[in-house]
Amino acid sequence: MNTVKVKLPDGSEKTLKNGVTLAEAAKSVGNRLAKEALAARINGDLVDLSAKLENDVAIEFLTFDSEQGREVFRHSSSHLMAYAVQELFPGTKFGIGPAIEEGFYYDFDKPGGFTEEDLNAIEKKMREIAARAIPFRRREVSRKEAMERFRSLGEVYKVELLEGIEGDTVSLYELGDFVDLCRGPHVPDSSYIKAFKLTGLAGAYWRGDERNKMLQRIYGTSFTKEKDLKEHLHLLEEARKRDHRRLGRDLDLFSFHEEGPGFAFFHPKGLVVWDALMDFWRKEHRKRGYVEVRTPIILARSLWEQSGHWDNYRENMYFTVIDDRDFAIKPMNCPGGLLIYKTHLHSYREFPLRCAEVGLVHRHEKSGVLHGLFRVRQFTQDDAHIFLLPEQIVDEVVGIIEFVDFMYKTFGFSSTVELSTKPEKHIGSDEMWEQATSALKAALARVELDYKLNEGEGAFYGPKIDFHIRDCLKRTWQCATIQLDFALPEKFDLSYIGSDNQRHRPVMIHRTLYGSIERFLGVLIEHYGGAFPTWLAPVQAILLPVGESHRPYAATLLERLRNAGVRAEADLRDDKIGFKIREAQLQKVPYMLVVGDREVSSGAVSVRHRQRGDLGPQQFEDFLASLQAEIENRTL
RNA sequence: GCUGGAGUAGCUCAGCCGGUAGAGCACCUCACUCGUAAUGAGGGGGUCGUGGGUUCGAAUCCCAUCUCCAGCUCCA
Repeated sequence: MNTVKVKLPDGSEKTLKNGVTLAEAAKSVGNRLAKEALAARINGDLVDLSAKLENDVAIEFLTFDSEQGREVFRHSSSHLMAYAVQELFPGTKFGIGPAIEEGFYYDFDKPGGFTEEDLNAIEKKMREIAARAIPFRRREVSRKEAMERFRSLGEVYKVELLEGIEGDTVSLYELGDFVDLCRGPHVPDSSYIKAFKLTGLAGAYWRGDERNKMLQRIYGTSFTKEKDLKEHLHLLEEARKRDHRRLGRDLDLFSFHEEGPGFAFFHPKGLVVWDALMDFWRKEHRKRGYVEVRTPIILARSLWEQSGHWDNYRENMYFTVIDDRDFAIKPMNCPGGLLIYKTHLHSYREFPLRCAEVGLVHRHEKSGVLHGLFRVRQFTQDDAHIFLLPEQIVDEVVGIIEFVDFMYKTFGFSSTVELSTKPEKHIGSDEMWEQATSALKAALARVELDYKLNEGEGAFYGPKIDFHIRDCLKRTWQCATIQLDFALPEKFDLSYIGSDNQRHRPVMIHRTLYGSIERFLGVLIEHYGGAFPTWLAPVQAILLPVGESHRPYAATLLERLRNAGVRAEADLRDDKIGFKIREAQLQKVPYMLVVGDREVSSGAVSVRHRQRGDLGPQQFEDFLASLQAEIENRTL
């Protein structure tokens, strides 16, 4: 055959000469595509543009606009960086260098590590290499040959990778003198990589295992256009301004101190938001038939031995001794809740028994993982333990998922869902795990939620469904969780009386909605950039008298606002109105109420909204009514 | 916990090679009585994270330690 037929994503077909490269094929489609294509997908497989066409195929060209196109581009960028490192620092050993969501990285083993200056030098070298338009060449060799080659170069990490690869042939990619074990594909040559920046330097364990040697990881990001790179860096800068640790201080919400690493101190304004969150939470729980309990923070060691925490969670727990007896500070609320359950004989008629607990727990997290309110050593869980019959599980889990969904919608959050299964360290039989996991899957299927499966990531007592929310820097944080537990009821010998008048073992669900109030508050701060919706705002309205003579009027309105349940303040200082507005704006107060002669004489307020600006005068009663409605409706 | 970086006034930061600490904002006082993002003047405030060491002398050099930041590992 002298020709091949290619089918394009838009359905059109083209007939091309047999043996043309994909780059040439792209050109036949259009100049623009030829310029923007980075790689291609043929019949579903990713290939280089230098690949030749020898059969009739369906082609999809990948550009930077697609996720896979970006991945190829960034992956090639990491090779470019590795080449620069090889040139500048001979003897450096190479780990892996993949593309990641916002860029790429490469792990290196270089004695002494890299410095910031090294990074600049590497970046400079990369520009040099990029300008030379060096082609990426693919070569397929036998696994054995590749092994010998990397072994002779002393590339121990590559050899280790090869040992783990199935199959007889592997592909190598050459970029100038830099050869890497790599599946590909890559962009045609180094000149494609125009706009890039090395963004970070950090240690990373080989293969992500802390028992392995720590390598030096260099992070970078790259784009096809300089403009996009600039925009990306600008967005990062903007995101940093939303950092809850910064806003927490600027808005006077909370603080951390050397005297209590990982323990948050909540300031008056932070506590107002906290209370608003919890008022909402309690109201919604009462509607759904929950009761609430509170259990002690310090409980005897024997309880934790019984629950399995002693064996499975000890390294995260704090201990103390009281009257020569060993106690533990609770890392979870469940064992205490179980003691309450056991104070009565329960009937199946009570089920599902929904028992909530806003519990303060302590966990000894490794020092390096602490992170503002997102990762602390003391936090408050909006926990609940639900006791129920096995046949009630799916309905109950569906109900909780809908509850989570309702709560998150109120805040304007979207979340992603993950299902985690049996971990290595666990209690309970395989059969229990199987039963519990399939129940969770059934519930997810019923609500038609897409989820990610995390094998072996469950809690030690049961599988779980987690809800993750993204922070300002796109890191995701687990908030809500639903955990099924057949094991603890067993360990604590829980029972209920069934309709047959016999004792039976109940099933237990652990669940949280906010997860940790501390974390959730942190996520909220970033989500709103500190500008809380009015129902959550520490100060909902502030009165700003223009001059001294308007203070009595402001004081009267302040009282009326407060009597109406509004969190209001008045700025009665001797300052210009512009100054007071600036301060209120910086504190992100939703409503600023300017009062001067005009307002005093007409019973009005001049309303300024923090985002919408000057809204003009309104009768005070009208303003109050609309403010109350906004708070009542939890308007975003 | 590990790798790298950083700790100077409430905040942001300056202080080169060692000579005994400074700015802006904030705070306090006074004057101004003001109409939608900063009125002016004056003043107070730091044992330079902590503990050792080197030195005639340490914010500065060395060691240890604590905390924070980025990442890894781990997790709500």
